[in-house]
Amino acid sequence: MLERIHLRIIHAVHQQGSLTAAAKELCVTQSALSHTMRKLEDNLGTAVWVRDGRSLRLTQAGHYLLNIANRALPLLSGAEERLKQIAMGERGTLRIGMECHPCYQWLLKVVSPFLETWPGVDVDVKQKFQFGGVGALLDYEIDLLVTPDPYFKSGLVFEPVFDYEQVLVVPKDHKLTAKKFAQAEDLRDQVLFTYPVSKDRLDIYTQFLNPDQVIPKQHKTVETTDIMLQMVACGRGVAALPRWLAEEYSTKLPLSVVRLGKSGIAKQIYLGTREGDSDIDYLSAFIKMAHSYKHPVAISP
Amino acid sequence: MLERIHLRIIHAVHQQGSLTAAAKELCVTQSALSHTMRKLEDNLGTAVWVRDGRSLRLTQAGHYLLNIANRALPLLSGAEERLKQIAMGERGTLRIGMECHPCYQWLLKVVSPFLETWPGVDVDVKQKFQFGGVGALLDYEIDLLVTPDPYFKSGLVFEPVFDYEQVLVVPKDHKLTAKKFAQAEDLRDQVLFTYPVSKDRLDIYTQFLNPDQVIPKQHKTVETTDIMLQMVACGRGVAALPRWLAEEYSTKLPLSVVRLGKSGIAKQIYLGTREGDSDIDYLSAFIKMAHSYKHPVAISP
DNA sequence: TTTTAATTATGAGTAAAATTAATAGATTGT
DNA sequence: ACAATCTATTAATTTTACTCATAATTAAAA
Repeated sequence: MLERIHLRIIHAVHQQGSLTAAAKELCVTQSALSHTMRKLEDNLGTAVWVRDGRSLRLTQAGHYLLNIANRALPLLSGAEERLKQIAMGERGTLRIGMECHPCYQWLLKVVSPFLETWPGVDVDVKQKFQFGGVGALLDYEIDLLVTPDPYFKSGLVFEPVFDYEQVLVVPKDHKLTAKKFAQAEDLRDQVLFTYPVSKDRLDIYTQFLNPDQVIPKQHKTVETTDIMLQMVACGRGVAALPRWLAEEYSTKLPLSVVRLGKSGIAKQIYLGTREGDSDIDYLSAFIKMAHSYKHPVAISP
Repeated sequence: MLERIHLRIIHAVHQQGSLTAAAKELCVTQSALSHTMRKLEDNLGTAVWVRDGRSLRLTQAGHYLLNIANRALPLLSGAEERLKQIAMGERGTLRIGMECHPCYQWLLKVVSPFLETWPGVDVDVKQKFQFGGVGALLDYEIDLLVTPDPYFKSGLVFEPVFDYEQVLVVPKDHKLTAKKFAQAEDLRDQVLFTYPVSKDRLDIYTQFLNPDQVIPKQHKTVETTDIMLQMVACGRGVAALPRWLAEEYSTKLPLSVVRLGKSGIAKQIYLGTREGDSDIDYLSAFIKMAHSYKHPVAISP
């Protein structure tokens, strides 16, 4: 088996130019090194060094291994370095899972000051989960879940970070802008844009269209918010998004916002964590910072 | 120390989902695995797995290590695979060193049929050497040296592959085309293009200009043959190159060729190898193929 | 609940492997 | 030719890893 020590030997002997010097660098006796080198060559079935008098040089196989060493050794020592930091609590990765497409914009606003405050902590955002966000949290694939659907389960903690209203976004000159609020019927002749997720996870269906058994003229999915709103702005259809997000975009694009139903659709965003992680300082810090980035206005009267 | 076995364990336990299953995969007892895992965590100072009942899941540190494992393990097993092939003589890399800039074009013609004939052998071409081509050969950095300057030394073998004439390349309508051959004086008012190497390795200087103590109007260096001859073709200067190379280009560009001195400059290209490598089959095969790609015409009368 | 099957953890003994010390052999430069 | 320096080898020692036997824990079945 090709072990780490073998790569270190190949590297050290090449760099130092001699077995004796390499032995010093590796903190073993010259004898030990000689033994190990011989055994390595025996196991590989190939010469790794050419013994020309008292100088050692790499063979072709040796050069190949040196190349492997130069790639693998930094990987390993880097890992050790980092693990040491993790062990001392100096460093970690905050792995955030997102189950709320439009929240991405909000998340970015929280992440950037967080990275400044916690220089030793990396942030990683994931959006796809084989067994859902809660599964990812339980399986230690992520450390924090951003979701509109808290799923209370022992071992997990959910807390709301902000309330918002889900509204209909339409072009500025759209006929619905005349109404105080939209009704399900109003979408029967409209093209609806949503993110590409199943319908039972879209509030526009579960809380608005389905109760009145209305199906829009057409349903198209778009990956990104930018493109979606570009499409809406130029009259290709309508979309359902958080009010704060729609209002942010309406300064750049000719968009209007219409309430969904007489009393509006109220939503909350929750942050979920594992119970056992409550002692991770940077995790609690992130949640605290997230609270301070609440978007104003839940449902205004 | 983070060893290969640790990465294999992390990988296996994650994939199999249990310690016992992983032990089977790694061909050790469950006990051995348990001991090793514990020792690893002790050494790292961090938990790698979360023991939740009888299921093991990776911690954050564990996930990080899994990532390292996924990068490092293929590197190592790939290396072993290849070393095995090298040991059985099924595979190798022919590392060719070039000390003859224009020969690159010739080399390409030899390499391509070689790669077809020897599918298990890779070819690598290097052009820069800290201690010259001969040093690189002796240091096992390369296995074959292509050079116009054989440097006979014990342990090395040089053999000529082809003769050629070094000629002056000028624009098609150049005044020198009228002459049977160029004299050093003729270059006094010319711009000379060469590859960027020291003057004592340029035949145009050592064998042509220096004897008559002539310095051209200007001396510019160019990396590639293509650009150099483009420059010559549009009247920016002249260059000294092998006749076969110049004639190849003169079908595409408006170029002419003029002999250097009354009797021309005769050159040979040699292939150098280490004496001890004479038993490497693909190396001798390459040299044999190289002979069959001789360029015609040394110095024609 | 008790039982059963399966999984992980632990302790002690054993086998294997790596390391060392001592020394011989080889090479280089003065 | 000699001293200095390097590598190789042998035998003894230490260290390490592994296994066996068994305990402890967990999850599901009776």
